[in-house]
Amino acid sequence: MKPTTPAAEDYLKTIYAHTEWQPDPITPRVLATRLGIAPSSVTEMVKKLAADGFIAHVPYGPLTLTPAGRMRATAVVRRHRLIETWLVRELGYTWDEVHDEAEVLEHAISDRLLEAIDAHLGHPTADPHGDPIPAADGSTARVPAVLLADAPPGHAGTVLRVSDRDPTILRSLADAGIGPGSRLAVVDANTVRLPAGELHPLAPDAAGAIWLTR
Amino acid sequence: MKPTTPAAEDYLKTIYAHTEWQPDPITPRVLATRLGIAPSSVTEMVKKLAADGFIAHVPYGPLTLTPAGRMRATAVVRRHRLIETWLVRELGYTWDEVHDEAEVLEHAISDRLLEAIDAHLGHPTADPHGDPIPAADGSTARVPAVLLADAPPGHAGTVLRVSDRDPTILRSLADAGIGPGSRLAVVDANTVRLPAGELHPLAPDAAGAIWLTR
DNA sequence: GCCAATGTTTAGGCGAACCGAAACCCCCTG
DNA sequence: CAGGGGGTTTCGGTTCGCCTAAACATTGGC
Ligand SMILES: [Fe+2]
Ligand SMILES: [Fe+2]
Ligand SMILES: [Fe+2]
Ligand SMILES: [Fe+2]
Repeated sequence: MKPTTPAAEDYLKTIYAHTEWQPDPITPRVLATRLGIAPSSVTEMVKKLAADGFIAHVPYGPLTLTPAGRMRATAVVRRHRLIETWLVRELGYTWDEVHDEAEVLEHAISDRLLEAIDAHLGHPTADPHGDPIPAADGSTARVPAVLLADAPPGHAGTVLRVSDRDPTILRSLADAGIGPGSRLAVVDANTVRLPAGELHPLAPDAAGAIWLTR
Repeated sequence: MKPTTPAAEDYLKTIYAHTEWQPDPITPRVLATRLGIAPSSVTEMVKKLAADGFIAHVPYGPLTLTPAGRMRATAVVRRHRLIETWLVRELGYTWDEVHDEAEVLEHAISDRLLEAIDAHLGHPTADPHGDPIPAADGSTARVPAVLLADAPPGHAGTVLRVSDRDPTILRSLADAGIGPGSRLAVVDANTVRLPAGELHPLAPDAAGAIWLTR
């Protein structure tokens, strides 16, 4: 369908990301905050994206992706996560350093290069933060997960995913050896128990960035 | 000094490229043609680049880079050529496929990623077309060369560099096994003799794209 | 059931990068 | 040395993506 600009792709990606782990649609206000821009700018772009058939929007209502919009969004997410994986596996980046670089490159690489990277990496299914990498057809493996902050004390599980929004949290977790695949048990909202039995205090907000198996 | 936009970087790069192998400064008209834009657009950007101290320009005169401008230009060229080298060496691209991809990525990668790629490749000094890769300080190895079209019949030399502007020429040369390092002798403007002794007809314009040792 | 807070949209504007048309300058030709 | 033609610049205009300020719609508290 219609081509998309880097700015439009970031809108679609952010709308998609909001429903990736929680199903309620995003509002213009939240979208503006996430993108770091003024609400009026969102209104404007939303008008274009709706006219191009990528989102559905009734005035003063929430924003939902059309099938075409979801396809575009997952394509951008696929690029972002493959690039992050490539930076960590091939070029010595740590998982707290890759997000900003991927944010730019996701709009710059060709389909040809994307598929070359994918093949080079052996078609990975998750990025360094545990986020699933959508397939080229837009399909995404989805695993039931619970946010650590929402898990009851005593809940034990495996780390599925850590949000890459705050590099500080990523660094503190890496220092503790915690990452996707780590086993841990919830003690309270700010403390977890590691497999060795030791208690580990979490950085502020870290509980809101870690997803565990149910 | 001042930051540069992708568009400005392409102006600087193109001004630099014009003098890389021939020393006469470029004119606005030629620059507009090379960039595929209208002359009036060049006037406008030239004003900004001159105000920012990257080029020297007297009205109705040619365009020359200041030291700061040359530094920026070589930095972009370095990115471009390292990316081309990486695409060929690591990701299975052929030398006729890399230019357009590099044209975009040269404006998108961070310094961090640039240096990681450089290290990953072992600090190469030439790209797949034989173009020298400027060092991080802007210095460039320069080898005396002669354009095949300008070489007298009978001149024998090694291919130093092939312009990547026309992918068709690159493909036809690759089919004939000709690339940087190949030995050949000039028969006439459209024919060369290969080491095995056989005559090889050149594609139209290929003689204007191949540089030989003196 | 009214009204103010909150969220959304409209209106007007800005900088970047481009365009075509028209004015202008330079210099070569006759 | 007077034109005239080709290159250059100026001028007004466009699109994109953002902004602020002000108008406006929705909704929930009283
Ligand atoms: Fe990321
Ligand atoms: Fe992005
Ligand atoms: Fe190139
Ligand atoms: Fe470029």
